[in-house]
Amino acid sequence: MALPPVYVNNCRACEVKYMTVVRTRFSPSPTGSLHLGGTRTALFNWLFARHHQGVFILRIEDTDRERSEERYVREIKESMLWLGLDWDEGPYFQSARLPLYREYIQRLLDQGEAYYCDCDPADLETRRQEALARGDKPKYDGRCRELGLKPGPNTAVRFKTPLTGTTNWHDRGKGPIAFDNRELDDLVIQRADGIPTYNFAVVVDDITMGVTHVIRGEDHIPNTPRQILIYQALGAALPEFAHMTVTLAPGGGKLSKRRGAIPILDYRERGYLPQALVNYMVRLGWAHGDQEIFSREELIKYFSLEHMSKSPGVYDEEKLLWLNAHYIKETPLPELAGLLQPFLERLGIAAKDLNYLARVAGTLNTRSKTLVEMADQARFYFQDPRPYEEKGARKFLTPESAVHLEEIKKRLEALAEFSEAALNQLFQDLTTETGLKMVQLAQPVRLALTGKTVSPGLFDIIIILGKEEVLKRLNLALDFIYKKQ
RNA sequence: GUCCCCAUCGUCUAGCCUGGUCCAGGACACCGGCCUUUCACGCCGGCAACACCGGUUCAAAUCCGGUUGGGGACGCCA
Repeated sequence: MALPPVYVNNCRACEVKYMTVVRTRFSPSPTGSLHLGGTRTALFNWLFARHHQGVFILRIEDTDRERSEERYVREIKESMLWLGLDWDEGPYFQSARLPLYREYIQRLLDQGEAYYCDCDPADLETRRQEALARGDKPKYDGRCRELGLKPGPNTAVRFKTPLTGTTNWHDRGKGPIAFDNRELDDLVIQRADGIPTYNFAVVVDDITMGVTHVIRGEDHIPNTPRQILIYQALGAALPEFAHMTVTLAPGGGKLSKRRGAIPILDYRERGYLPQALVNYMVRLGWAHGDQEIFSREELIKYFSLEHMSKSPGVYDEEKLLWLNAHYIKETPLPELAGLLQPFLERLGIAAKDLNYLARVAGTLNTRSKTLVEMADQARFYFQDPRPYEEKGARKFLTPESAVHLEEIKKRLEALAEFSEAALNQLFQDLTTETGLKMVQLAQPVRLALTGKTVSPGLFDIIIILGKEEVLKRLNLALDFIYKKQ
């Protein structure tokens, strides 16, 4: 497929000029949820395309009929959209392109660059295990290579890998990489059931979809020489390859479902903001000087393959949490209220008044690392603060403090307007009159209003709760104290 | 085992290509302090790294080789 020869030169920061419009793709297989690792690949492809004002394609690699499921396709799309990774083309489905692959397979067969193989998969597996046990590289021995087999019910198609020479490319992420062709073997490109395998389908897709830059995890490096050989056999021009580092689990090893990886949508459930996740993922294996916080626009503006790191990074939840806390603080209160609402609902709290919720959020946004935390901390604004935190109640809800609580109640009752200044005056007066420290006055009230020893600023709470509710809660606390005796 | 990739604070990283300005900078975490009605936030300060060995050079975190370590891949999975 010929691409329109558009000269894209809108990128002053870039050394490289692209002769065609940049086209990248993200090609997950719908055999499971989208995790952080795969999403990071999507993000880098998306950023690269956006940076060059190119095209970002979503392609679903569903040639594994056994394990591919529709619900995962939906989850992948939802995850990407949540993060703002929108695609310009697709989703394309490999399962819908079978005739195309067959055509290309036939071409290789006709050219003598592929052949039929009727080896029994079980035998192959045995031989593989034996080779591994022997300490050899488990390669297909090519026993069907020159047999001239015809298509049959149990015949797969293998690619005829050159026996000599080297295959090399200049990786945009890693630099020059070379493989001795003798390390490779004749890989199956079409299964006995007629479905092409991954290594073949990607190549055909990337060729026909005009993909110019293949950006993917470094776990694909060993596949690359095989794919390059197929490009060459098909007489197609090579795309640029850029292999990015994988993400490691804190204990070591690749981050995976078994080792700490959770579905992207679970981050949403756990109260993470998409901006935080995007910011976190991009800084794992990429940097722009010392900058830690990036807006979406900055990311698009600064992103480049040149600044990808070469060594794998370890997933660090603490840093993600820090970023999340940062973005929570940055989010305008009315918007934050909207985000918080569903999390309160989950706690059985129907906070319908968004104005009120915004004021609540304003007292919690510097104290919460996630929306889940924030919702939990917001409970007392909507619910009876009792039962009181036991230790705090023992220390602060005492007969001695009851005297002061009564006095505070009386004065608050008489106070016309609840304002920061008025409340401050009220408490100041009391400290001078009683000789008590502010903390001795404040903690009992805090307990009475929130049930806890830790909370947002006391005056903020009093103002938000309002006179009626505050007096009610003070009475409840006093009852509690009196009943205790 | 074989092949491939990689190697700066506990972690993410800047610097490395274009050796000297680096007794290595930023961030998270951690530890102190300030602020303060609690807890946070914020601010200030601290701890902490060029894996090792050789070579090239007047000079190496930066270039080369090796060792060690980590990671990845070896499917009719993707």
